[in-house]
Amino acid sequence: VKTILQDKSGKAEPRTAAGRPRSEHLDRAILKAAVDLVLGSGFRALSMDAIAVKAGVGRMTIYRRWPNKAAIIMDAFVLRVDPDTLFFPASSFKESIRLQMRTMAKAFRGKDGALIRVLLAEAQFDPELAKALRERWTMPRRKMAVDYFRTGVGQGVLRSDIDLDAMIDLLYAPLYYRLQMGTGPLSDAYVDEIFEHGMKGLEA
Amino acid sequence: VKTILQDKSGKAEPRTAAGRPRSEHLDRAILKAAVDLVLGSGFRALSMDAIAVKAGVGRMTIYRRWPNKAAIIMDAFVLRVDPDTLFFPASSFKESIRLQMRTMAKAFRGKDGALIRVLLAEAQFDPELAKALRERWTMPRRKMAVDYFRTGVGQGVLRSDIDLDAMIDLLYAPLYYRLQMGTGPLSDAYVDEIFEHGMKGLEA
Amino acid sequence: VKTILQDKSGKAEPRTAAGRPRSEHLDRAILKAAVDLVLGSGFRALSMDAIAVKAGVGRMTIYRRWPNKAAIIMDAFVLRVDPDTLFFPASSFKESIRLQMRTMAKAFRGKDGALIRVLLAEAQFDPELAKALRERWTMPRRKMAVDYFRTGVGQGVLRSDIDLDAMIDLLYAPLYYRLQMGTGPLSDAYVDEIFEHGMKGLEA
Amino acid sequence: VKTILQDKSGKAEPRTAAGRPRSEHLDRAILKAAVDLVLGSGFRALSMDAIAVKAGVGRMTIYRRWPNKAAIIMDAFVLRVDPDTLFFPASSFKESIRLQMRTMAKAFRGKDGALIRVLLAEAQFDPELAKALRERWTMPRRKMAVDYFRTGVGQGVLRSDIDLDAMIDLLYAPLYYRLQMGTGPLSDAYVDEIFEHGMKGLEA
DNA sequence: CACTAAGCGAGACGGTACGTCCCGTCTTTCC
DNA sequence: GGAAAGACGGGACGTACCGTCTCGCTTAGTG
Repeated sequence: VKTILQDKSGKAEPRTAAGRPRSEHLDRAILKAAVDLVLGSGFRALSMDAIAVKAGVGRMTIYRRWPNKAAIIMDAFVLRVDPDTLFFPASSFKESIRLQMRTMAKAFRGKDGALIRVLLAEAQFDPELAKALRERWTMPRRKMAVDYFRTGVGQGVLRSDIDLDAMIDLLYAPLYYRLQMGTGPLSDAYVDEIFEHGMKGLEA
Repeated sequence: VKTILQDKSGKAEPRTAAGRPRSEHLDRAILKAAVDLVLGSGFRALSMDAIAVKAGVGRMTIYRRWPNKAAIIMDAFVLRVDPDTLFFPASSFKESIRLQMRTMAKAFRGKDGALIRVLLAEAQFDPELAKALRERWTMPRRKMAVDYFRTGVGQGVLRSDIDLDAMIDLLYAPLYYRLQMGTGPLSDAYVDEIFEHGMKGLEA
Repeated sequence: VKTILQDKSGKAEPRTAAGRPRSEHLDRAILKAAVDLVLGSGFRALSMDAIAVKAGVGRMTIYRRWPNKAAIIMDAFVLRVDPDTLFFPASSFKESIRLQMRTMAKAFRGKDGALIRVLLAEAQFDPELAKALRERWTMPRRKMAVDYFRTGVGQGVLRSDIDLDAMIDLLYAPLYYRLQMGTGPLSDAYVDEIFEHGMKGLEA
Repeated sequence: VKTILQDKSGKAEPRTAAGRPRSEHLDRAILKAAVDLVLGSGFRALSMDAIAVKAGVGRMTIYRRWPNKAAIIMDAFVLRVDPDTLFFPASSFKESIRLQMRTMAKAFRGKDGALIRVLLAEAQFDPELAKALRERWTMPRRKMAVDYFRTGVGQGVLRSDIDLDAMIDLLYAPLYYRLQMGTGPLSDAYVDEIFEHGMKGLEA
């Protein structure tokens, strides 16, 4: 999935081969229209045409920017969450993890949760989207977590004989599970339960 | 999702108004065709028409039995995994949990994994399917796990102050996570890592 | 241009490969809708979609029957004019030709004229349509005329040293010319003028 | 149809608002590209974009000069045939008509024929083009013919009781007919046949 | 044993969305 | 300030499936 917005992390202005740059304003209008429609009526009821009409835009203008609906939602999602900082300082190393888990759970309870559910689901059918989701959402966050957890190991707070990936999965996978399965609320109480007992196995 | 096959758990033979039973043979042909197509080309490439052609069946014959593609895969999936026993006896209570996790991981690595990925994804868009998946796959298994874990609590092997649902999530959510995210292999080594350290927080 | 209706000259009922026959009723609804639209707004303003909507029909239903708009008009046109008899008996051999020319001019002044203008024009761009127009309209009529003129030669009314095709062109081409060029009215007076002086060169 | 080139018969140089003349060179490049494309691939395959690319020109440059494709072909056509003289002197008044008809048939057999077929067809759908075609091609030629024929009447070679327009139609309509219908070759032999027998009715 | 009602294959049907193509206008940048 | 380049809103195209329907054929159980 190659889109304009993802390239913005680089320096170059998004330009067409020889002509003028694509309108930033239209990008936003389309993303907003798409997100509104998804949150309003669900991804299945979302059509390129509906996005185009709602954004006041020709269909080709959308196709020029994104290959399919999922890529639009992908960009919209990344745009929303990018500025997030991950691990805030807290009273202790451990507490800052709990805080981060709570922040994530809160996001999952809101619009971000709805979007990520759509993206995760769609990614099962679309390898390109799966790759994009991995590269632009999952892996960056995992990397930050791994780095943070590694400092915990260095500080002697976390055990050194556990695979860092497994550590992360142990704490965070339950949040994704509840997000998708709906077997129970993603409440702070739940987060705490997972955190408390999950950490037991990770502490030095 | 109301299908023929799921009713088979009941007593009544599925019959048409006039009393003639629907052909069991066709059910199987359709399910097989659908599963073959999903595993071969993915769910997105799957159309009712393709199933009908591959099964050598009229489209109406399918619609008479299932409301949509996902329901077919749902039935096929349940049919595959139904006979599974969950918690085998092992050298110890704990070990039988590890065994069960390994069995599940193994299934996730194979065709069952492919099917459940499809079902989980599709369920995000289809509340009916979500309900069916919960009722026919998720909850029965969770119930068995809860029951088993409760005996563990009774035996003093597991802590009594933890929510059983959270316990289950802690151990099993990571398997679902890797199944969908593909952040790493669902190997026995991974299962063991999750099991060992997850259990730390659960043991009495 | 291979259409259903043109095959009706044969005996076989128009059927699909293995299934049921296509609805005759829909054919008529589509043709009527198409003709109404052409006569109302012109051929350029005619879209497959407009025909479908006006006929209360899905677009595929049209594409299943005709390859393009022109073929529809072609069929509609042939259906209108088919029952026409060409050379009515009159007070004399010559007079029956004049009568026929007047009948044709009259048709050209009405809806048939509008349709044939469209078909002639479109045929310049579409070799298939050109072929169809030649085979289903032009040539059958020319053949009848040739046959009739030949009896005139036999009766000693028409000269025997003139190419029959040239004879026909001499009398009828002016009607087509005015139809398309609009350099003057296709009145009976005009027809008579062409007839009187054109015949001078043809009479024995 | 208001175009630059047609105005050139007038005095004023075509200038832009601010006083700089539009490039004559571009006009020719566009006309050439358009004609080449029409003769090469047919009018239907002709798009403004294709012309622009082939002429190495921006699309706006074309729209600044012509309102649509047909107007371009119209101008290109008129440019080709303008210098033609109509009625050459010959051994006799009659013979010079035959000569003129042969010249016209020859032109119809070549590129001019292809262009006029396109223009005639397109004019059926586009009243503006029809008007332009009438004013810039049909009527000027008819006027010259009428004038010439009138001298024939004055000389006592042609009958005085026939409408001059009908006379012209009688002789020339068949050429247009064959051009469009393709019912036979536009050979000199054909022209002679039409001429010989058509004239019978016109001679004094 | 013939009759009849259903299940069934086949596929036509109205409809929705797709992704592409072209139109005619507009905007930007360069010359 | 004209011109190339091409983005843009719009609209038609032809295709692919959807879920429903109707047609004859087959078949099984009843009268």
